Amino acid sequence: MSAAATPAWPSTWDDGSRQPKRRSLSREAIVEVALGIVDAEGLGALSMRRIAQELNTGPASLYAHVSGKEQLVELLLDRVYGDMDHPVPDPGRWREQVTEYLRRSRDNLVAHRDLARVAMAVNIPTTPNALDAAETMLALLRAGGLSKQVAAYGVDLLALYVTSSAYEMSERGEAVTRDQAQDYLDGVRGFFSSLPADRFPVLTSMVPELTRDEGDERFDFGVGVILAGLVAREQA
Amino acid sequence: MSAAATPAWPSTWDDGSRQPKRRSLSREAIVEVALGIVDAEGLGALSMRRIAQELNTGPASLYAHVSGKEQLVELLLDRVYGDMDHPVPDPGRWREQVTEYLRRSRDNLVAHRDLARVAMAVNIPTTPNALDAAETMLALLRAGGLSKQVAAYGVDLLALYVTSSAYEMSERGEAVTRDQAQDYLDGVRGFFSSLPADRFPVLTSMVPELTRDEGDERFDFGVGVILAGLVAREQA
DNA sequence: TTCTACTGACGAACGCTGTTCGTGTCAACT
DNA sequence: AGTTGACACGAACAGCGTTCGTCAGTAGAA
Repeated sequence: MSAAATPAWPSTWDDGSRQPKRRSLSREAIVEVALGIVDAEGLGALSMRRIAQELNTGPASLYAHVSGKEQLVELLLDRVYGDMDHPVPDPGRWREQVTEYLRRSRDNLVAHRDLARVAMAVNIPTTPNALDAAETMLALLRAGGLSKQVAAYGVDLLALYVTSSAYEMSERGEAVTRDQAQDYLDGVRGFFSSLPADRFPVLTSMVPELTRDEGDERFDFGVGVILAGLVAREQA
Repeated sequence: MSAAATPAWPSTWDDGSRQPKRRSLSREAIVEVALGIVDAEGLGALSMRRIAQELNTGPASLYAHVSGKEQLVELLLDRVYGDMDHPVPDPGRWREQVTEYLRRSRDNLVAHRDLARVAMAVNIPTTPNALDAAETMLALLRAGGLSKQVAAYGVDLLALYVTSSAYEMSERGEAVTRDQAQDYLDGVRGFFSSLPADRFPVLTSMVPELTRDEGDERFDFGVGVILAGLVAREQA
């Protein structure tokens, strides 16, 4: 009376294959389903009940594979870091390599909605793929001739910059269309312009510069500033 | 039959004075109570129910003065920004002024536990006291001779740096004693040292530098890097 | 002064959250 | 063949932000 011997209608076949009933859950499956939810609806929609529902079970079942939601989102973040690949340092091109690697890191985060928010809550990397990223960045900075101490401080600054840039982008990105994102910036511009010039003389004189955001110009500028600052600090 | 005419025992007197019963709530009172909770137990302990309880009422009563928890924490943050005072720009000392102002900003945030976390979720300042801070920073950077565009990008970088530094400090600071904070760093140091040197050659060779955190040295270094980078970018 | 309109206080409830307990059941090892 | 241990899971707990409907007290109009 095996399901293979009696190929009944699809739904029964489905039930038989999807539910060997025992040992069907796994940490990997949970993380994958969770990532799917985040990709589709964002971190706000991620709940233990929702994940369990998507796996046709109850929330309690998840706790055999994951210690809690906190660990789960950490696993999620590391899973995403795992999609990065890592350049071999080329001392002659280290600035370009750093800039490109950071841009890819940011894009990799933004590709999963507001997942960057959990990255902002984690300061020191301890998960495997995050450690790989740190190793890569440190190797690149060292290849650029920075001292150990400057590279150590620098990698923190750069990681922070990438994470928050990604978070900022994801918040803007929740606006469905590109027009809505533009509307948001227009709104900010309008608000700044409406401020009393006598109380905010400097700010109101800089509205175009403050609300400017053209592609990667702003991001690349930030990376350039930090790198230039690190090099300058190196000689001091 | 007024309470003043019949000064009964303290508890009754208390009831009479604390509860003119009508118009007793106010937005300011709510924010102040909320800030007290955050100061005493952190953001995690802040809930509408808890605030209401502290005001001897129910959670529904708060919604007449505040649109929701989101607005409440915004008000909280702005209330804290309001404790800052603002220097008059002195072109000859602009670097020192910026560094000192940022250090004070960080300390002001850290003084209220993990309140910095809500600051990290807000990218563009729109509340009154946050606008004052932005105006101050922009004036200082402009006094330093930075162009409008560089100052505009720079103020974002610096604000981000302050906020995340404060958040990082507050997370460490949840360790009750100074010894526990040191223990945390020792733990990270031990973890990094235990990593396989063949997979993380650069990282494991930099453990002391990565886990170094002596007073304001690290913070000041970051500010110095960004300022030096801004100046360097200015000439480019 | 009397009536009316309105604002704010608030008890109760809704639907949601993360997590734990106890029980049951299957798989594998002795 | 029997025992042990891991895992699935229904039910429940305590808490959350928020909304609804009601009621009291004040303020303005007649």
